[in-house]
Amino acid sequence: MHDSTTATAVRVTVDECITMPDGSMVELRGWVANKSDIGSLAFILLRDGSSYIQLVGKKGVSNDDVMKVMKDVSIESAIVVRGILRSDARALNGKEVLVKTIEVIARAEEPWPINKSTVRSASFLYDNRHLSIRGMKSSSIMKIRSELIKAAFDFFYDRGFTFITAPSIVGTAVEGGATLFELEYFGKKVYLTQSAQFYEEAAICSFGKVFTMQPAFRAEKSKTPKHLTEFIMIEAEVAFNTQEDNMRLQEDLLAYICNRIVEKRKRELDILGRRLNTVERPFPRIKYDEVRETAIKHGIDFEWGEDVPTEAERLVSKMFTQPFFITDYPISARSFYHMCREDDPRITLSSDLIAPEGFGEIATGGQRIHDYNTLLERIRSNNLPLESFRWYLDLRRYGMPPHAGFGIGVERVLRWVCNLKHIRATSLFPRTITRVYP
RNA sequence: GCCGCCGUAGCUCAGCGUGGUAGAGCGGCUGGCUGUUAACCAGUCGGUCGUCGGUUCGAGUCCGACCGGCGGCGCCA
Repeated sequence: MHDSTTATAVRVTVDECITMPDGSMVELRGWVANKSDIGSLAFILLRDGSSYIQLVGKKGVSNDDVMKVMKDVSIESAIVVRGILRSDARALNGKEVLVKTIEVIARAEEPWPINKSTVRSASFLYDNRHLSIRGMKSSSIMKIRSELIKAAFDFFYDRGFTFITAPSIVGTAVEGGATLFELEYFGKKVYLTQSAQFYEEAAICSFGKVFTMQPAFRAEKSKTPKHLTEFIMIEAEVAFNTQEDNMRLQEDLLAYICNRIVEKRKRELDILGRRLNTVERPFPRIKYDEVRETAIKHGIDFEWGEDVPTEAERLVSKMFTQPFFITDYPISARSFYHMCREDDPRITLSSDLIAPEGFGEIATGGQRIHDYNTLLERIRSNNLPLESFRWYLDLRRYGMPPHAGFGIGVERVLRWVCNLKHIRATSLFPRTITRVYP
């Protein structure tokens, strides 16, 4: 199907196309996101990954072959079209392309399984995630995710951090043993990593400042809207940093990420109906004791020393419109490697970073024990297998300075940024306690 | 690991209390329409009621076990 007038067509993306002047002859490649034909009119909504644009065919204006193909083409078929760009108030975003030639490159079978009825079923959409990710909403979330990840890399590289990767296959747990995925490794039992932290602690004596961004695995049987069994964690560790430095680094990172998304991904946020504001620093800080007092005032009671229950965390989270820190956690609510305050050995130098509006915890950080004997004592009093932590302890024998770090969950941040009910929407192919397909 | 709820058409659900051979809306398909956007109009197809067993003349409906899913808690990023 060739037409001499289309010979000069310039191949562009929809994004580029939209900025061109009316009358431009363009070639677009993409998929039929939607179509409707009304008697002698044929409409196709074209998606090419950059954006959407309406294609139009008119009997008497477009030739008969073009009209036939436009009416027959199935939803989600891959096509190449050439046509004339023009403004029309009736089209999406006020622009459309009058089709001159159309070629079906890969015809999709009919019917396309996702329609306005099946879209009401979350489990259907996740069972068909390999198809449903083509949708406007899920692709917007993924574009924001991509921006978030780039912003994080830019942030750390600009500040002289070295990017490292840690093994996903590990011999021992970082924290408790119950939350590990076990697998067989040449006749030995090994585990999928929960955190890169210990490896980062080794690396700081080589690089000073390091960060990672890689999958972490948790076998927690957590059926909640904020848990995935596999997720991406950004972790940073810095030699000579105090907990104060550590919190400043976290708020700088999160503010940088949020402000970048607000600036660059307005369109995607609009599609999601999310009004996200830029983030101000410093973030508010409240102490564990204050959280507990507030919770008790609202009838949520818990013992001093227990971790903050979800209900209390949500209550406090809803009181803020900006991310904030909870600090000064009791040692009983924290892992063995946390350093304690000099003036109060019951309190750790650690924090949780909490997203507002009820979303809750997105990061945890703290200053680590750098003294050999203190760490040894802590491993023993927690009844942990000394042999497993030999190398971790060994680091403290060879010039380990005070240091601090944190881990921030990419999907947790994204869930808040996009205002999503469930964290599974933040992952292209989410892994939850009940889902490993597709 | 604990508590609660739900499995009936492709999807969302009604029917179950008082047992008597299955319903709606949406979607799909076919046709119509010169401005569609969650189109509209007409027609049409569509179900071993999660599985197995029990009670009964008869079970979608009552009982039991199992399987699957959802919501919440604990734990966490």
